[in-house]
Amino acid sequence: MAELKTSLGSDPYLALAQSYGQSAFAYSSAAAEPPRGCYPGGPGGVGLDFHPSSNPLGKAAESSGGEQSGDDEEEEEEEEEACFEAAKGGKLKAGGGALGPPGKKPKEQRSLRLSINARERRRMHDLNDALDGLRSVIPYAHSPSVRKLSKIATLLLAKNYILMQAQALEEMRRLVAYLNQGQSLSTPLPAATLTPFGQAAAVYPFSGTALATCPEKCTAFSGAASALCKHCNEKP
DNA sequence: TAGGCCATCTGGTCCT
DNA sequence: AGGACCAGATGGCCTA
Repeated sequence: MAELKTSLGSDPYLALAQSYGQSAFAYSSAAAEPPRGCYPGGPGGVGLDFHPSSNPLGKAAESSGGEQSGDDEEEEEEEEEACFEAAKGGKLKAGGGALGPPGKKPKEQRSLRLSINARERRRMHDLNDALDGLRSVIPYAHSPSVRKLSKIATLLLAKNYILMQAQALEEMRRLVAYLNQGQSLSTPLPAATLTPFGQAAAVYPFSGTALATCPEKCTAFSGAASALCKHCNEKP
């Protein structure tokens, strides 16, 4: 674990993640960010009526498998059309390139371009769904009064959370091994027991009691309790 | 108003 | 050939 600490200590993203996590708690805007642009309900007013399934992986398979119904495809094409027109009118950026490969009729080129755009949009929606799923399992303040974690903050917090869990697991294994040897907990603890965040942690970090508070546990494991755990912010 | 974050479009590349 | 993936560009919304 020493090498883990070392690698984390030199990781520029660690501090960034922690600052992100803390700033996430500082946000106080009323609700989650509304969709924007041509995303459903966005200010562009061009709702795509995208209905993601609850399983990102399944949906990804569906996307790649081309299982979309004809109606949905048509609907999406219409919305794509709307976005395209908006882009042409300068309301949205549509890039500067040609609409499709050369050697095809302009209408075919455009049709191809539209289908590529729709595919890419679906792909990004799948990615966002997966990120939402990740947010739902990361311990942070899931509350309507707290702004949704940004993509980068989600990824960085997830990374730290995984490291934290791995550390906790390692501590538990050590504890089990220790107890199996029939040794007392009062024995001086190994000095090399460090959390990924560089704090010294006991083999059993909660002062020998199973009634440790959440902030106590979180602080012992991460050193960033309030930034990572919603329970740390809950009123008793 | 600047900066952060985001959705979208687009062309290129790689893979099946 | 078609689809997935990626990165650059652009413009909109929101917050400090």
